[in-house]
Amino acid sequence: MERPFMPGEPHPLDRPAAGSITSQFKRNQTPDYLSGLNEEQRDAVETIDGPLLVLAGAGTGKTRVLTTRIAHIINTNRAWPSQILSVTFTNKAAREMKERIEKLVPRLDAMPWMGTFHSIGARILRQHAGLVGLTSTFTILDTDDQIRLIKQLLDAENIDEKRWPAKLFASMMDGWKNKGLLPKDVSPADSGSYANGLGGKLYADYQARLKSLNAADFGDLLLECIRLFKENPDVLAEFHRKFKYMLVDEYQDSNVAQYLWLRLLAQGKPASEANICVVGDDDQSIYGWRGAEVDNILRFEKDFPGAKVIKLERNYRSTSNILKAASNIIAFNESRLGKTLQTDVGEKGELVSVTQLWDSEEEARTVGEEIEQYQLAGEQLNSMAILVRASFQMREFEERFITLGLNYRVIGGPRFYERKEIRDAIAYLRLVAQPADDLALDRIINTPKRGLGDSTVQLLHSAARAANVPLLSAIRMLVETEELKPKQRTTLRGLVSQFDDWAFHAQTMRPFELVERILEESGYTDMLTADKSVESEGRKENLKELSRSMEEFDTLGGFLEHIALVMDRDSAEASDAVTIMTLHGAKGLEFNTVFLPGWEEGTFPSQRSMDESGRAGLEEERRLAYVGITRGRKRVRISAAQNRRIHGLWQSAIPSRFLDELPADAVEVKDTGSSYGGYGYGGGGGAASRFNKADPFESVYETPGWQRARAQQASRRGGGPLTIEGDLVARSVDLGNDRSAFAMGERVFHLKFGYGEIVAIEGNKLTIEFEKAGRKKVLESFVQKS
DNA sequence: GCCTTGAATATTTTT
DNA sequence: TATTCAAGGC
Repeated sequence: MERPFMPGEPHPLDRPAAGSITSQFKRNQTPDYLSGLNEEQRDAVETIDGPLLVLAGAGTGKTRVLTTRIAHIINTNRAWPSQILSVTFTNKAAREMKERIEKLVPRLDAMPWMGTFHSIGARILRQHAGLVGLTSTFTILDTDDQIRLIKQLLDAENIDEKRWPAKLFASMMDGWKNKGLLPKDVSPADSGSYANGLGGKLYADYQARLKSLNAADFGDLLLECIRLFKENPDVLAEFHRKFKYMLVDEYQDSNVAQYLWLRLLAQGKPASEANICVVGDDDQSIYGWRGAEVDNILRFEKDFPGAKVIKLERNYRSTSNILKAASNIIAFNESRLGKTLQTDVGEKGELVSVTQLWDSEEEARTVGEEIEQYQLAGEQLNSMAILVRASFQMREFEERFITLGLNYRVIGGPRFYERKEIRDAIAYLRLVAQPADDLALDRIINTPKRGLGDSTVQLLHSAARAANVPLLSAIRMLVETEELKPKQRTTLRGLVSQFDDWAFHAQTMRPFELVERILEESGYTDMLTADKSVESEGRKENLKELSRSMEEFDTLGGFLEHIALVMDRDSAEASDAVTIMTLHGAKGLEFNTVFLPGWEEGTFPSQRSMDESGRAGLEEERRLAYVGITRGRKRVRISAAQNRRIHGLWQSAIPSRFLDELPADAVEVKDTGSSYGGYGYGGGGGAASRFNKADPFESVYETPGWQRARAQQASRRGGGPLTIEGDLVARSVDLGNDRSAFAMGERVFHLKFGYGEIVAIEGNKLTIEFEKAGRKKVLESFVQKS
């Protein structure tokens, strides 16, 4: 502890964060921030050197351990703040961490590298963009852009989108990227499972296209980073020198790519000495369907031999009945490291209630009534939440609460930045910031309507493709020729000059002023004014909200980075309201009272999850149940409906198998006269099901999906060495001075105007005397020798 | 080039 | 049931 600080090779920008805390240590006192921790927590904070795995159950103070640990490293002068890398999965977690550290570290003069995997990946990539075929201003594409891009590729390959949906390919590719696979690493089997074997080729094409758009998708932020590290050992070494301590939150949710990324960064030292600390809970791994590998946390000790393992099992959140219910359910899972939560709350508290109801409407009604009762008894609506498995379940609660006049808040609906008008506005901004962003141009080229329809846009695209330049450059060239109809030519010329104008002003204007100007001058606002539909007013409001939210940004690039990576809707309103959200969305939160409706076979556990991933899927659903229950501090109310309307049709449902996995002595089964009789809940909770007549345990385990999942597990992680692909290198975009491949007097063919003879050549533009169409100026790339 | 209609389709979604 | 989409009509 008293070991002198060894500066190693400090980053030139770093200055020591000397402070009074250091002197506290010299006097051998325990600083305040350590004294409130329990034994295990303190151990986790003070075990600074070497690999450390912290298994932190729900509600055991994991964030506190992480932040205190960072503060401790800084306060004891083990490293400068900027030599610490701390990775989280959500921006929210990152923000929270920053705030706490600011409180714990006096005179903090620099921030550690804290952020999500993706934002840190982006930061690294922007620094070294040239090495992966991008420029530092590259655009980050979202899912919507990805789909549109894929559709273009499918179109080019003449693949029937009906038969091979773009979305399917997007998720396949996402899966590959999550596994750290470059196009050349994709197995023939995987490649073959899309569009008759074109999968791999499409992936390669897609990546090449991203480079020409100077863009990266979410997966690339990690994948390209990995490639960067592997291909440039000097760059990697620089980060090895830089990051002395690494911390990872929610490690159970990391995927293979993230794992590889971390492992590369940790390679500066022998594995047994790596200063890497991962914190997680295998029982809360609920993102397997997004590529998360629980395996990462299960094998940490193998990856980092000699790793210290600390379990945090003291729960400070829930009553013992709630913990008992949660522990009992999760114990039915087989693949887990095994922890048992002990309550520190010290009360048994209320029993977990289970209610069966006739249908989902009655369920919503009952929940509403209970909420009102609790409210009358003095509970805040803010302290209550309804956690559903799937968002379609939310509607009935919303409807009911509206009629009751009960204040509620839905978390996780369509996000602000995903609204059409917002995306349109952002597309304009993106294009200003990055003129090669064809996807953005595609989006707004005819929004508002400018009379540029499919055929014109097609023409522009083929010109761009032929000349191998971005769309906007192609337009610049085409407006100088006569291939476009005069009307379109004028329109496009105007549009191009508008963009030039905006780009000029972008250098001096604040982003929020710029967006207002663009919306005005582009006619977007007028379009909304002219639109008499109900939504248009709301859209205008949203755009105002957008410009308001931009006020805090000084640069356009900064704003665009923010919306690409930090797509969260913070607006946690001050008003008192019940929260309605999905179980996934609730991870990391807590409420006094938690309602868990819809515990029916098929809904929860979700049928699809079990069909697709078999036993692993079922176990993940069970972890979801565990997460749900452990959100409750004082009260957990589970319910199941016997009939539920799915896609408009009433379907009868049998109670969830998870109900049978609850411990009888922590649960009270409520009878609501209206549920039909016949379900004996034979008090003692023996082997016989209290809720189901039929044995629910069969069937799931044999699905083919399960075997597929297993096979994938086995074949994972097969990445060979990474190399630059020739076609990934950015191409030169400034054309125009190339010598023409054509000669005066040459006879040529043009798709639209037919045959003709060249009468003049200037740069890449040709003037041709056509046999039928007369004299026209056209682009060289549209002409073939005949 | 724009608008209407009919068919298709429907989890979870940190980034 | 509600929403989203692509093809065909104007």
